[in-house]
Amino acid sequence: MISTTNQFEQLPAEKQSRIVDASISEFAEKDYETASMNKVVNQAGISKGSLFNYFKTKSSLYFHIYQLAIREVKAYLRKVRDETASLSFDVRLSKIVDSGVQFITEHPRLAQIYFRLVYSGDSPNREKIVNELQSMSEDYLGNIVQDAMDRGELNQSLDKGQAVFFLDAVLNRFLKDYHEALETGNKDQFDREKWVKGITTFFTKGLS
Amino acid sequence: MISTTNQFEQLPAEKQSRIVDASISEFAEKDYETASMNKVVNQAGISKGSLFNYFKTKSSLYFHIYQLAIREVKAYLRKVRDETASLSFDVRLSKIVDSGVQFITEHPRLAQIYFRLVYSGDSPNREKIVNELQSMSEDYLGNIVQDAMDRGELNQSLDKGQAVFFLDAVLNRFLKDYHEALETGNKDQFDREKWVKGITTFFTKGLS
DNA sequence: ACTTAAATTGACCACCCGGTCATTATTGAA
DNA sequence: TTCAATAATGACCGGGTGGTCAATTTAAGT
Repeated sequence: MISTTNQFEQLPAEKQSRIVDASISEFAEKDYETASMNKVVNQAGISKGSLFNYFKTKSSLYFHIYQLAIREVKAYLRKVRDETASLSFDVRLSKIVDSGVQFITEHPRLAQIYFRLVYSGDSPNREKIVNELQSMSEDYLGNIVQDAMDRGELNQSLDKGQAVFFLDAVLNRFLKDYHEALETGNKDQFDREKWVKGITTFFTKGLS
Repeated sequence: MISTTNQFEQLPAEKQSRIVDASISEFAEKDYETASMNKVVNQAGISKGSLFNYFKTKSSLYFHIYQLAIREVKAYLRKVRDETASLSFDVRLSKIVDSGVQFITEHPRLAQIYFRLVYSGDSPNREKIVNELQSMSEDYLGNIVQDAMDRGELNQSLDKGQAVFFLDAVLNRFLKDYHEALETGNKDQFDREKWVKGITTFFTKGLS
């Protein structure tokens, strides 16, 4: 029993989820430094002392939430990778975009935490976490690029690292903009199909 | 005389630059909410009352610094656009990347403030500012894409908006990663020439 | 019902924040 | 040299922070 959260995990599920929910909201709304333990406590309807019994520090609560978010993201990625393993590169790509959009729609607060983390943020252990995410993405997109190269859908002499970088850059940016549009209520001006098509043809054919 | 900063602008240049320098450091190091006026004051070697005489509020100081950063960025962009107007798309693109790298090298703190602002941040007027930056970028890259289309270097039937989006996504991400590598001392593992080449061929030929 | 162990509480701590304003120091004209 | 106008100062304010801990409530065993 190394874990700090042991006591937390013994709690009734309902209480746990109240705390988790309040924490997600707070860390989605404000960045790490600005997020307030007092707000979490009030929102969750528990006392401050209790929260600090369950999580010794703010950063350990943050870490708990982060792990939870990553678990969720990974589940989505694994699902779409496995379900599309036999499909062509462009179809796979469009499915990936779709599943990203789906994740954002279903878990906007987790997406917010994710974007906060990678795109700025002074979250604790940021460097370690970002590296973890990066190697996860490299692994994930790397596989898909490799498959496409093996099948001759992508140039055999491609620099895989760079290809993954471009994919990652465009996908992340697209999803970030989509997420922001969702938050500000401008998502209707997003013609998703058009964008998915644009992205796939861009990657397969370039701009010329 | 509408300006809040009027009194500030009457100050001896040396004092002004001490204040500006301290402010840039502080806003580069911490995001808006976390940045401390007390730290600025101590670093600049002036009293708190004075700073609040020069700038009525924290946000007006931030705005001053932001404007200064944008002025600098614009100067770089204008320069490279004008100097490369007659060159081919791929050469122009590589020059743009180069000048971005140059800017980051010469003004790492301003670059930090820029990335903080666009990639997250709860800076005041963020939405307005980001829109301003976005339309600036659309304008800038839009011109370059249009030139290339006119010359037949890029597909005539290209969706210009999307093309600009892809350019913006990849360039920004590259520069952000480069900046982060600089900050963490890992910049030597960046083979700039290889990346510049990779980016230009990616945009002209795609991945296949 | 009584006792004891465990869980919960919120007042409290030291510290920091942005912003104010009476007081002091500096300046320049007469 | 005097005096009024202007500039600079830092103690102070209300409020918020992460974190603590003695006191209280709850639960369990007998």
